[in-house]
Amino acid sequence: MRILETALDLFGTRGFGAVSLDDIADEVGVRKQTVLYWFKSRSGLIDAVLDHAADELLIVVEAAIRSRGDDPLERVDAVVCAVFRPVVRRPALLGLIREVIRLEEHHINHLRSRLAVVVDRCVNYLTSEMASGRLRTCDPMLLAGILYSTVSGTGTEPIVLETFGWKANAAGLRQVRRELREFVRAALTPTNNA
Amino acid sequence: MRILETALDLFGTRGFGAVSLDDIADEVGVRKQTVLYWFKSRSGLIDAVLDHAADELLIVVEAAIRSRGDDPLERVDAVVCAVFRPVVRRPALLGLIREVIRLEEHHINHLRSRLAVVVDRCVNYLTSEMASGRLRTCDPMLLAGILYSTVSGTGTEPIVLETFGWKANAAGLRQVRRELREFVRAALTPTNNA
DNA sequence: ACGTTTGTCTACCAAATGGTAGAGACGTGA
DNA sequence: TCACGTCTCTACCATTTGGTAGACAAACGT
Repeated sequence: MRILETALDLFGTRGFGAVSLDDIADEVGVRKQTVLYWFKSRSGLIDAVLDHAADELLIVVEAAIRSRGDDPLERVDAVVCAVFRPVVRRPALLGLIREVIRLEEHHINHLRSRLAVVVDRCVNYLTSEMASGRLRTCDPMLLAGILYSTVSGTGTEPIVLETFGWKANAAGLRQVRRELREFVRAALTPTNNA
Repeated sequence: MRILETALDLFGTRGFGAVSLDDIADEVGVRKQTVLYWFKSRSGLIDAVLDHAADELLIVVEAAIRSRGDDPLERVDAVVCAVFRPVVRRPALLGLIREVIRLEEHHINHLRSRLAVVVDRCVNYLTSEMASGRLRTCDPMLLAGILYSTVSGTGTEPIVLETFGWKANAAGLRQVRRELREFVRAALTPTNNA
């Protein structure tokens, strides 16, 4: 559905508050009432968009979790790359999730429940790998949160990076992804004096 | 000026798009026209708020940069703590900077130029410490950006952390700050097999 | 006592917002 | 052919938005 895709892109890049139904309709090439025909209210559209975004993110992350070998650093690296990929291909996706804080509680809970499965799996995985000493030991729950914030923040704040002198082009993106991966890897490598 | 403080808090917590002049005026206990008397337009108010936020952030960061001893890990740690402090004391501050992407280019540049001094100093410092091998070697510019994204993201997305099972209270804040500091420290420690 | 400046107010306004009601075009099965 | 469901449209509406114009009162120097 083109309306859904367009809404996701606009909400994700400009923020929920800054996008009206008219904006979305114009972009699709249709009247606002057509939007309201398919999604019976703005709130309904937002829920649908969140669902759509969750679907897209889940697919990408699940695939990454399964891929690659046994080494946890490799695996985390794969997930980082997976979450970072939408930054290039679909910048709106992470931006959308980032904007969810601006919504009402029920929207937030809606998205949270959709993502709960992956989140649990990630935390459990980190826990077990820490127990076997293959990752730096710390609070796995908070680590997962910090990791997400790092990847998402790096990906959704090109303006911050530009302030630090970064260039927002294809080469720049590869470069920031490489640095990000090394950063995360360094942060997770066990401090084994063992 | 109470209008300025109130505007900073509201913009920072709800986002620019979601706060009207009426909202600010109501919160202050005054009419919208009084707001427009002091700041001749919405755009003018936003600029003033950005200036105010930059001032506040600069003071905190500059103080942290000067404090503590010679060890770069200690120093970076001090800056991390300094940037994280507003998360507790004035949640709106980092939230505001985060929201700047939603504004027009000239507002962005306005804030950027205000922060340029500290940014440069940080990047130069990281560069020199890497050269002397006391920090993990990487692109100092991108490292600074990633560091900021990590601290800011962790601090401004309590909702993400809550999704990961975190509790948003005083003890939780101390806990996340501790994890964040260890995370950053691990990420910066030189991989010296030297 | 009087003009001026300062700060807040009421009274508006045009534009944009989310949403309702219902008309008209289109295809499809009976 | 006709009734029906599907989809998009025009025509409105009440509310909210940023902003202008100007009245009103207090404070102040003269």
